[in-house]
Amino acid sequence: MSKREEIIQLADTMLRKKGYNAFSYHDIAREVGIKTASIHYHFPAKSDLGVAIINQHIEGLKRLIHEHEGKSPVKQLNAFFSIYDNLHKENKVCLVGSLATDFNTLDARVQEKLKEFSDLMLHWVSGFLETGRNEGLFEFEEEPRSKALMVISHMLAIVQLVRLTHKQDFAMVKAAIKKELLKK
Amino acid sequence: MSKREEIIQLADTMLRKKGYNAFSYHDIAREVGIKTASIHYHFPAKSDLGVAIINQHIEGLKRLIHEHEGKSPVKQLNAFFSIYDNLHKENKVCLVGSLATDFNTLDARVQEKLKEFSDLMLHWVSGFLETGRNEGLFEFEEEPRSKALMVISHMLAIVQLVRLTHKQDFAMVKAAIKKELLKK
DNA sequence: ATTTGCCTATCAAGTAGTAGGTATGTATGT
DNA sequence: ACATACATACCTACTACTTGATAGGCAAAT
Repeated sequence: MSKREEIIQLADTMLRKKGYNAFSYHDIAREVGIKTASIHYHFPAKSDLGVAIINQHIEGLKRLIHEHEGKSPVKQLNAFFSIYDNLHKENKVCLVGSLATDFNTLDARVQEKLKEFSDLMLHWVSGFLETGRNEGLFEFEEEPRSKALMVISHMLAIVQLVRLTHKQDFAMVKAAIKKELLKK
Repeated sequence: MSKREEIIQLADTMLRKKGYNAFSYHDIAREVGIKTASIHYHFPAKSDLGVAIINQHIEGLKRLIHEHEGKSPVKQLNAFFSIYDNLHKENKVCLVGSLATDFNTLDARVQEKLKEFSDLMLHWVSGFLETGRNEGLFEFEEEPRSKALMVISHMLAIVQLVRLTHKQDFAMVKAAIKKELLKK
């Protein structure tokens, strides 16, 4: 892994463990083993690093979506949940949840990138929810977009909340959402 | 309102608009019209201010709970929603959502206080959900605590997410949760 | 020979927090 | 009534440190 990739990787971890305004170039430099000025070489401003982190998430999500194209909506739903499984295992929160709190302090470019990511996520989930309902696999009354928003927000919140309650609450909420969607 | 109250009020607003690590004593001092040293007089460390903010929320919530003691679970549910209505109107996020992101950067005292607040909230909501179900007003299959966790996390998330999507999504999610609980 | 990827050294601004001073109460003992 | 003593609520001035960011150098790879 190149230093550039290492920086993004570590910044992403710190972002989702501590928040955007709680990690510095110094923190990253220390762990990667270079100087802060070298990070500025790769990412002139912190916003550039922020955009790079989100871009990596967009690419990752696009890859996941592409891998599951044409597959069963149930499999796609499981793939969606697996994202949060991984987050939860590593005690991270999701990108959107992390940046939403600090949203008003972010540079416009970062805000726009984040919207791009959440739109992509929302579009994907809406899509397989709708297909799944048409195929008689899922059951819900709302518009697909609304239901997608609800499912996403639920997962977004629970990875945050379990920091305050109990680890097992995560599995419980996940199971409840799944059961409700599939309940017929 | 005393300067002390003004400080807490303003810090609370900034906390929920920008996040814990994005406001400083200087920011508060400028707006309240005193010097940072005077804020340190009232709150020696930022953690003390953090604890004071959460304490104010605990007191406010206790008052709300007490006001609705013995009232219909439906009224209590509406009271719960009204908390988030107000947040949403002012473009704030909820206290727990705001601090959950930065949770790992917080002093242990602040972390414990926040847990105290979320426990209180969870206990209240669990209570009126259970009562409401016993009275045949609500319908849900999960344990009351689990359902409470789900309802709370849903509202927590949506006030964050609407910063990225559309204002009207808030009302939509609120209506959907209500409809589902009352759906018989 | 130029680009790449790092370095040293430095900056201005901002961070929480401290030391010590001052004016204004507000009790209390004589 | 009056001095003593202490508390309140602010101030100026400062420290030690962190923040993101810049300028300029240097060695290795292309």
